[in-house]
Formats: sequence, structure tokens, C-alpha cells
Amino acid sequence: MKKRSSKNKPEKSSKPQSSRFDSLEQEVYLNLWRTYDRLRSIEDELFAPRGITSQQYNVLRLLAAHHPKPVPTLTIAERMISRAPDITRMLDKLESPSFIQRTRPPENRRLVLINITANGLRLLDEIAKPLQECHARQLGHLDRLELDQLVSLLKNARKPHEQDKNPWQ
Amino acid sequence: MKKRSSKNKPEKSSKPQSSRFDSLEQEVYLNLWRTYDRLRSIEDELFAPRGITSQQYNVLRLLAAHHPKPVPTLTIAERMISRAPDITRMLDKLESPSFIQRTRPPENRRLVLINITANGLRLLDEIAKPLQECHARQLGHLDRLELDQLVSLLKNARKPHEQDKNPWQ
DNA sequence: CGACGACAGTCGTTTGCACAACTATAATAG
DNA sequence: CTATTATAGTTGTGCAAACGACTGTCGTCG
Repeated sequence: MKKRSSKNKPEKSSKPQSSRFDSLEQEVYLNLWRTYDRLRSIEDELFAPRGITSQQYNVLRLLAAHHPKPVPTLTIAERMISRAPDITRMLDKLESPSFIQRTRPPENRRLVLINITANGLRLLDEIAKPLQECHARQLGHLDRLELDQLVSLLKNARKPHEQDKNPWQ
Repeated sequence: MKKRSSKNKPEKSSKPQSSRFDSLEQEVYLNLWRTYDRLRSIEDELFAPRGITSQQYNVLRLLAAHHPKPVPTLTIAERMISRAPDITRMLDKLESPSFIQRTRPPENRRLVLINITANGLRLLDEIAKPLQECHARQLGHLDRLELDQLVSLLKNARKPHEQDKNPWQ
């Protein structure tokens, strides 16, 4: 995935090539933002009728991946795709329709361990197929090479900004 | 440009890296989301102390680009990077520190025309340099080829999802 | 043991965002 | 010249996110 050394050119992209952008970096960022926004709205159409957000869906996926082992609350927060400072209330919303279950282990009562329930697993199963179709609508028009390139460039772009030991870096 | 089978990936169960995603499209989308989130947090550090959001900043940029011609409210809403259903109250926040000015033209009193003020232009000017540095921190580690590729792939990715005549497609 | 600090979550409050219903104005049809 | 429809924003309300302060629990060090 390494394309080339990233420090081999002196005067990079600081010149306003296009009138709409102050720099190439800005153009990249705004395109990233716009593209995220467009693709997200497509996913939201899928999740909204089911009463969950895509953040919540990703919590359920994380839990399912660890199932039947439970995951502590703050571990979930760490692994979220976008920062989740209010993980408690988000888990509340998954607990009340009983997609998840909380337990406080006696050997360390500071922890709250989260488990996905059969109900939660059923939801994931129901969503799997429409979500697959949703992803195909989102990005199915790109070929495999483009998708691979995109993943690689995106990873590269955020690499200096991932600090902790989360699985994203 | 179609017909890419998206379900022919063999499961490599030994590597959690590749089993973390249900499809390559999902992997792209989650990477897009994550990268957007990381870069955004960097920009937010810049804008927050100045009391504006990056959405608001982009409104000011749009207005500055048209200055001294005014722009109608809903035209601004259309051109926003991410959808802005509540453009009114967002402009309120720009009007109270008098970064913008509203006028209702007598010849069509349905319109509300927005102009950037000298104050708003001054804010843009003050932000320009730190923002440039911010962009360099965000993406300065990528070389020109990578940045160009990224822009192109991102545009391509959202192309089917841009419908109207906005300047983003 | 008992105080102190670190750890793991929770909760209060404020702010922002979204959808939909609403007002006001202009254009058009009969 | 009125009724209807389209246009352009605004506002009500409710939900979700962000930040920080707070509670309860555990480890440890004198």
C-alpha cells in the first residue's frame, strides 16, 4: 500500500489552482466531507426505519464479533468509528429494546460488561441483506481496484492522526 | 460501469483484519467515515475557539466568493457541503456577531439576500493562515499525486448520488 | 487500616440538528 | 380580481451530541 515517499517534493500544493479552493488539501478535505455526507444519507435511509443509527449498528457488530464474550463499556467507546463521549446513553437506547444486556461483574464492580442478546443478533441478521444492497448502491459502481485504492489512501490520510491502540490505525 | 460481484471474498478467518468487514464496500465506507472524523476533529480545534463551526465557515467562504453580490438564503443551503435543513438559525448565528447581513429586496419580498460584512471578511482573513497550517497538519504528509487521486476517487464515489445542479457533482 | 489516586461509568446541562408545520409573498388560472 | 398554487424562509418541537462534573469502586502505600 506504500506508494511513494511523502517528503520528496518541496513546494507542494499551496497554490490556489482552482478558484473554489484555497489549497489542494482543502479540496481533499471538502470532497471527503461531501462524499461522506452523501454516502451516509444512503445508509441512514436503511437504519432510520429500524430505529437505530449507524453508530448503534456498529456497536452491535462489534458485540457480535466478540459474542459470546462481553465487552466493557469504555472499550466499546474506544473502538467506535467516530468519537462517542456519551456511550452510556447510546447503550441505553440499545438496552431498552433489549438488543444488548448489561452486567456488573462482582469481581470488579467498576466495570459494566455489555453482551449482545439473541434479539440483537436477530436484528443484525435481518439487516445483513438490505445493508449489503445498500453498500452496493453506495459504492457498487466502483471497481475493485478503485475501492482498494480508496481504502489505502484513506488509511494513509488519517495515519498521523491515530494515536491510541484502537483497531483503526 | 456496473456488474461487480461484491460477495465473492473468501473468509480469511485467521486474520481479524479482513474479517472485520462484511464487504469491500463496507470497508471503504467505514474508512471514509473514520478518516472524515479524524480530520474533522483537527479542523474543529481551529474553529471552536473562534466561535464558529466549519459549516459556518464555509458559508462565509461562499459569501466571500460572491462578494459584493448577495446570495439568497436557500441558495446557500443548496451549496452547503453537508445538508443544512436549518439554514435560518445557522445564519442567525452568523448575523448576531455581524459577520453577515440580511436584506429583503422590495421587488421580491419572499427572498432574503445575504451579504458578508467587513467584519466577516476580516474573520476570514484572520483564519486564512492558521487554516492553511491546519490543512497542512491534516493532509500535508500526502504527496500531490495521492491528493489528486483521493479527490478523483471521492468525486467518483459520490457521483451517482449527486442529483441537482449544485457545484459538487 | 485509611487516605489518596486511578479507573469506569453515569448524569446534568447546554448546544446543535432534523423534520414538519407554518407564514408571507408572488405568479397564474379562470 | 379572486382563488389556487408555487416559492422562500421561519419557527415549534423533540431528539441526539458534547462537555464536564459527579459517584462508586479498586489498588496501593505509608
